[in-house]
Amino acid sequence: MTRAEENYIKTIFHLGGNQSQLISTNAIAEQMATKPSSVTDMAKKLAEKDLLNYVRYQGVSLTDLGIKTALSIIRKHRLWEVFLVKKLDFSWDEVHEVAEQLEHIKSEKLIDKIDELLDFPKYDPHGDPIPTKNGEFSERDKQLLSEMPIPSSGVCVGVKDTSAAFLKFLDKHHIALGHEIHILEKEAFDDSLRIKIGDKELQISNQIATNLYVKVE
Amino acid sequence: MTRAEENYIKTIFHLGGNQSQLISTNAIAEQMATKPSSVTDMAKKLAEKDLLNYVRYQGVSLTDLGIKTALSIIRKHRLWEVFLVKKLDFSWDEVHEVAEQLEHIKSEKLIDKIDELLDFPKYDPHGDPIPTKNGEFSERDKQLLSEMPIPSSGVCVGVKDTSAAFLKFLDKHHIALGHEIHILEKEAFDDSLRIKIGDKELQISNQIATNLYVKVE
DNA sequence: ATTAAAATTTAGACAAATCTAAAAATTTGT
DNA sequence: ACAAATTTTTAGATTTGTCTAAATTTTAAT
Repeated sequence: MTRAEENYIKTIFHLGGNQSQLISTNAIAEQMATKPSSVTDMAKKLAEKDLLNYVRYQGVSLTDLGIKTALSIIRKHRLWEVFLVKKLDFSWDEVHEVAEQLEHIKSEKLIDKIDELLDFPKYDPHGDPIPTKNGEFSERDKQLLSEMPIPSSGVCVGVKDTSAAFLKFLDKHHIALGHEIHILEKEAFDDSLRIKIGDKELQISNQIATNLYVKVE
Repeated sequence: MTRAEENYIKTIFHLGGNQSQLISTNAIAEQMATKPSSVTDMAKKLAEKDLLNYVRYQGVSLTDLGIKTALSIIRKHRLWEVFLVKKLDFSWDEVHEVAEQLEHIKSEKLIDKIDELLDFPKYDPHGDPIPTKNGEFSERDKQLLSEMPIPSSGVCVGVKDTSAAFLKFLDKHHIALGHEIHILEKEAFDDSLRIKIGDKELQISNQIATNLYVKVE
């Protein structure tokens, strides 16, 4: 597969082309900063290769093979992002551009070894789940507040530390199961988070954030 | 710079295009498994960009800018090779193909961080020197026997461990300054080496190999 | 020194990926 | 339902990097 083909597949996946819903050429063109006519050309080519279903004038959706391909690319992208942050001290906002390049490196052994080196992470630095080698997404029903993307939001669904002291703290700040939490900013110095619950903003330490589970969407 | 352009520059460097000697289009075509006419086309393009000097019917040589560019690519290639071997347990014969891809990743920060992660290595897994960020080759006058490519040969020029016990060992096996050593094979299990001195073969441990300096060429 | 052989360049073509402009199909508004 | 607006496709052109075949230049041989 060429780099251009891979980028199309990835974009279509992100636009929802995996849900057997048809994605318009216009939407793809806009997302990729290209022209609809270019998308049409590529759509035909990728349909020919059985990577997507193309219905003239309607749009495209990924085939099973297309979804598998997309997941493989996304897996690589996100693993490289983790690598850049954890091993090379990149900040979370610097990684995307480089990962866009690294995701196209062709070597199954390489990405599996990177995965191993990172101890098989489940989320990338933005909190997005990393597909497994078999193309399955890691469970996403709960994740630590400290692992969430910034900015983002989620609903509080549990705690890791169940000590009275911790729960009392939560009570005091009106944090409870079912409450929606907006993560606004992370302080680079100590990883403390500025969050918003209801219409109140507060600053919580990393120790708190690593003990609170939230669920996204 | 495109990937194709970078590959031409790198190949011309390896063919000796840095020594202001003209490299023939034929030689380049053969090395790159392409046609001389393609090389001519690219030569014009790269000369236009001031990366090489092109004399019709004579050949090409790299300009200062071309040499700088070549060294940057070679630096990336060799650093990635070290990374693959030291951090991801690739064997020395598996790294080339992947490094061919990784050398084209565009991010100065990335390669500098990789360099740092590896503690600024001077040689790649094949024993070839890694150019510095400023485009200088590391000194190559001596290197540990354990850092030599396999197979290869060099002349014994020094020892690191100067203990009597070690020197006695060397004497016993007729290893002395000035003797040529052929490295034949490395045992993956314990990194011991099978070497040949004169017309005698022997097996030496990694501990010996990490204490013997040899000079190549 | 002339000619034969080899190397190199030119000219023209092609595939990939893109574009513009025009044509066709679909959607929307009343 | 039908015209207008929007979306999508087609047709033809462009750029990059490559090729083949023919023409040109250089090198080698006698």
